[in-house]
Amino acid sequence: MDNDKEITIWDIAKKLNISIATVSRALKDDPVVQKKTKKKILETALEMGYRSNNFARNLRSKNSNTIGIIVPRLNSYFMSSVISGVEKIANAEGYNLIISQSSESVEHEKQNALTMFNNRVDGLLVSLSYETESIEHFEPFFKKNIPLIFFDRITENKNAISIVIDNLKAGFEITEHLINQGCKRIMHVTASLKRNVYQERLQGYKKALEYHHLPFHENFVKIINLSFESGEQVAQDILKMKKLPDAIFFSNDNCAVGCMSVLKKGGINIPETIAVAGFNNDPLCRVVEPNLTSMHYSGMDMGILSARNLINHIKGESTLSVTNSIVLRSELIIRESSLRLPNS
Amino acid sequence: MDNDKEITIWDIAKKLNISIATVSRALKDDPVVQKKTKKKILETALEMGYRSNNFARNLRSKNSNTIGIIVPRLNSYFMSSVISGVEKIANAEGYNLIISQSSESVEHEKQNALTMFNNRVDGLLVSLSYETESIEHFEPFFKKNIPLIFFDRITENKNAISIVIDNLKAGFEITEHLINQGCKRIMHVTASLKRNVYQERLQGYKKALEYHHLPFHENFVKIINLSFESGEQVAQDILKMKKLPDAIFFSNDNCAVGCMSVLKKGGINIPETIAVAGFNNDPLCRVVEPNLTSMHYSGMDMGILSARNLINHIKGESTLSVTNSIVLRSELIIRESSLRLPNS
DNA sequence: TTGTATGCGTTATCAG
DNA sequence: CTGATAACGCATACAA
Repeated sequence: MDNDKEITIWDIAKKLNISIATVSRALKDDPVVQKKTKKKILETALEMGYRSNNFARNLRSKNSNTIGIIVPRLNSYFMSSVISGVEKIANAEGYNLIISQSSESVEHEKQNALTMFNNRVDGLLVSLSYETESIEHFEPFFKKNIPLIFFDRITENKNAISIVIDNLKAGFEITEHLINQGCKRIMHVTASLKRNVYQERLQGYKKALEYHHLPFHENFVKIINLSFESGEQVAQDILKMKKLPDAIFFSNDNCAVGCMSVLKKGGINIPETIAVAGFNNDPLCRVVEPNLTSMHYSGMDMGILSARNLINHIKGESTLSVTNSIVLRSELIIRESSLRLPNS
Repeated sequence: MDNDKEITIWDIAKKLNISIATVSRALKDDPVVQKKTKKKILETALEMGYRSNNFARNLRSKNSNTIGIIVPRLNSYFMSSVISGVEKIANAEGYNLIISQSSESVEHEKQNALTMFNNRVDGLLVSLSYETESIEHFEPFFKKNIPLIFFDRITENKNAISIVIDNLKAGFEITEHLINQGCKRIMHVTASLKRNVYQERLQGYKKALEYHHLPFHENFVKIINLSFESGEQVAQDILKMKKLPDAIFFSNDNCAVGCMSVLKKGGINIPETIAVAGFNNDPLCRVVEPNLTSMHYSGMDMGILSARNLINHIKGESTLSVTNSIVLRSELIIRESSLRLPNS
């Protein structure tokens, strides 16, 4: 079965009585080779079932035609969308894609980065884990000038481009919206402040409170892992409070939904007693009752943009050595979970 | 910056005044080389910042240490779980993972398969698209004896292992459950019958009807793409029917949820007027109201099992040349959406 | 426009 | 136990 040897440019050269150089050139559509011979070569290549050997090619050309992406988790609608976007562009540009997840652990992230490096990806896309503080595990990429783009969960770095939304503004908008609905005791439930996205949303939250002359209470900010289950836990805690908050701004939808379900079971009316807002505009928002107010931004767009930029960099076609960060649009989607005033 | 040349076994051999052969052996922990020299080699390798060149290695050894996975879509909880499982095993075993999605299109699937083939994956995991009929685009893998495993959405093939659940039984169970709840006019909403999973669930549905002496109506089976939106559309259609069904069995949760939302807006009581059941036990089931009855099976387990089997095959360690298919456990999770009788 | 010759970094097969 | 050397398949500098 397996004795049909892999056929190489040698075989097709021999068959056609020409040199491997010509074959090699024809195969990569080098305009220098005659049309007639090129055609013949392509035909026999097909006919003999030739397939190029990427290893040999890469060994020679020293690039892998592969880009890598490291994400915290795959299992969110947002991340799936990002991946879809990246995949679309990568495919169109003839790049392979290697995906790995850090599962929110630095150790995994380090391991993943190393693997990517050893596999000699031509470029790397990264969204950081909760835990990550230092990014020295990406140092090898900087040293070798391998393009690296951080998206969504980024870190400030002069060597890498960042692709983000304006989280501060987003946090501000959500909080202000809740304030406009008459809420005065607004909790904020978010994740590790090591990550820009959570840090900045918190800043936005604070800014909005300040702007509207509302007091900031340290204990109104909860740092959790934003899972559905942790949302349920938050609800349990809230139900025990002597004086309830009148609104909660979550940094992700999944967690908000977990919380809502327990609150509802606990007899809390949403939004009348407690208004709720999430983040990411997961499809879940339209399923939970009441429908969840959330901040929308397109994972697909972020993926497309990240990939396109990365590839431009790889090809050296980019003028973006000056660019340092790209900010995507985000949009507040108001739904029933936060609507206390009918006409707003 | 980039002028720190990649260092090779030559460099470290030169530095230590030994041959590259010894270095190569030491690096792969060949017991034949002396402990002392091995230690020295490992040390200087580390110190000089050596990293092995996979291209050269693969070129020589003719295997890529990479496994591929082609899935219809990434954006479901189930698929994310599968990928997580696969990734876990692949990582542990030192394999790289290349992921691509067919987006339910044969053309994409063909393209993906070709890419995987050209990248010389050591093995391939596939869950087929809606459209796929022939699997001749996987022929190259069979010809070359590259291990190929179909999971979940499979096709009968003597060359490949299949990893599935018993969809017929599952379909039967769900339908019977609905019947036991007193439902007599049960619709079934599913996707392309080219796919085993949908074909067999339909068979299970029919069997259950037959077993319980209920008539089967052709027009009670809807073939759609199972998206949220198509679920909404189904609901529209149902609301227009002169005589409503009293239950609907969906082949996926997302679609069921889309349908439920429209039905509820249309004033239908669930489960009193129409009972609903889904499939996959997506986290969504616990969010929608009423909570959705569904068939649970573990994507994570399926991923782990698939990857483990594939790798066993790659390594030739498997006794599974006799095995042809592996069936995973599935379990009916009954929730309010289908519960008409309190005590059941 | 085409051919020759060489190197890319490893591993494996021989001899020592 | 170690060393020399031949592949692996391709791309390219240089020559023709």
